[in-house]
Amino acid sequence: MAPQQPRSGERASRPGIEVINRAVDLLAAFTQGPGSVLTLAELARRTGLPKPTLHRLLAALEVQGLVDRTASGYQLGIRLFELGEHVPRKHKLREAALPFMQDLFEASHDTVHLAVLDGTDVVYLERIHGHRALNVASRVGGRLPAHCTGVGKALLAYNPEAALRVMAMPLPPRTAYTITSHQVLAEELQRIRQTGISYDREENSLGITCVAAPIVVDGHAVGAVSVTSAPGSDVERYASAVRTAALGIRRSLGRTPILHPTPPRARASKKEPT
Amino acid sequence: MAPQQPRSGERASRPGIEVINRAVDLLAAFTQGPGSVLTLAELARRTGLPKPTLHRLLAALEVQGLVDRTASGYQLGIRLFELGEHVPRKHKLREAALPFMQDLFEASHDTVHLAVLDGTDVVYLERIHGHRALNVASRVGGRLPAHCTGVGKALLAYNPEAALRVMAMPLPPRTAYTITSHQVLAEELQRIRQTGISYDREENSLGITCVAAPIVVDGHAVGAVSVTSAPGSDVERYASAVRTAALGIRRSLGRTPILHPTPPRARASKKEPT
DNA sequence: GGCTCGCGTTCCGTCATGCGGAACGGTGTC
DNA sequence: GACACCGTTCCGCATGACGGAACGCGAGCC
Repeated sequence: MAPQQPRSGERASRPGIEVINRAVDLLAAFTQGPGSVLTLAELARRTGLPKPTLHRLLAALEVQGLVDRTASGYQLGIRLFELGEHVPRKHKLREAALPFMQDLFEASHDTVHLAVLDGTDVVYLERIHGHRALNVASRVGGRLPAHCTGVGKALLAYNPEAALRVMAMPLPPRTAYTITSHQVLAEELQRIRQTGISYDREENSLGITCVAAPIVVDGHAVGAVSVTSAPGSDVERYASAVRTAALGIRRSLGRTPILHPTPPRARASKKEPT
Repeated sequence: MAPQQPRSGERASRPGIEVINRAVDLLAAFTQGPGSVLTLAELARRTGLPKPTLHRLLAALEVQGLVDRTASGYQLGIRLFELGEHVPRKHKLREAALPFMQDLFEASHDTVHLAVLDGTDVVYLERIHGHRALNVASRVGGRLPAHCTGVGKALLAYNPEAALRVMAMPLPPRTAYTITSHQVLAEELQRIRQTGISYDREENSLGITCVAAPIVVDGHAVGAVSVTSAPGSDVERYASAVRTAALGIRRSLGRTPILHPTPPRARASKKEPT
């Protein structure tokens, strides 16, 4: 009787090795939606995979420590964390940035962020805070659209390619203050290039403002730092401290190369213009 | 002519799905040995897999963002980091611990660690430090034998099962001060249980001493914090601060359940005694 | 120039291996 | 007792991963 409709429409021919795609989908399922301990049935619902298949996959992942079994279900395993910490774009940047982030924290006692760009999103690499932390939307390893965050705009200002991609897509509002016009965003990026400072005035989340500065290497932002605070307190106060921190991080990176993924096109021809 | 010898001897029947085992081996290869950008040929050497196979695997992993291609080779991708940050044992504990770790840092301006136990090893979840950081062997996402670190001994003291496993294995020395006798280690653990404090006096690395305290929930350590400093300065100074921080973290965890992987044996019968 | 070495890449015939519907045992619920 | 939902096992099928062989390329060497 089964209409047999492929759950997500594209059963046929996804690029890559199907087992691996499924395994990663499975791991990603833990990050979507609430709860961190999931039953096999719940995973079946989230991924659309048949239960025997999931059972087999989970057993294989458990052997490798990427998934743990607990009395009440499965959860992501510590081995996955270990691997994730060896990602060079995270590790090198964080190592260089942390001391400066600590300085910012001691000066402000507010939440301090470190982020990089991935596509048109911002991915948070680090986030330090004290006991009284504002209820920020970000989390380490989390992702937010670049156009509505302080770090995101700082990164876009020094990543023309990514900026173009953002300019080519709609800018969904997240609050009443989110920049939704490409024109306005372009002007904003221009202003950031002039001052070296980027602000987020409740553009992503009400009650949250940020000062951010890009970490610029060879005219290209490899990351950005920010200090977050409540709208009342004037964030401008930390502007120069954040900018100085970004410069310090830049210097501390020294000649550590932070390679960015090669865009698919530019690969065959090895002409690095820079 | 090919002798066809299976590279690592156990070609036949490794548990789990072979593609997945290989893929994880491949990812793990990036964490073994120096360098973070590896060529296909280098990966072939490290994993013992044939080049076409690797090529296919890498392409699949790249589609998922677990691996990036750069002009000079492959590196682990930011997506892997994202997944790793959703590991609950890391995330929940870190979130609760960070403010207290900041307190410790501000008080000492030394390196502050947060770690959990995995088997007979310690895995570092977090490590904060300032500009002048001692040259510590640890790194976030890194692994060290439990018996020769401050956090490790603190964790063992409140994990009888893991302690037993350590007692059943040889204790390789890492410095002249490493505890290599089971008898001595048992006494040390006993002392830790009495005082709630664990010391590492250059047992893992010369020039490095630590004070550590376990984060104990229901008589079971779910993690440990430590402050590291140079042998000259008396570490005892921070003993009570570290202990207090551990208690604070414990309280802050509240009723957040931190589930530990179910030991293989205890799974079928669902009798959780606690 | 030509030669060689090591690199990444493509092809393609083979067959191991992942697949998943069906069926089963256990537990909690109405 | 019937039902619903869970996790688990079985097993025949064919798909999709496998890897030896061969190729194009650039760097280094003579």
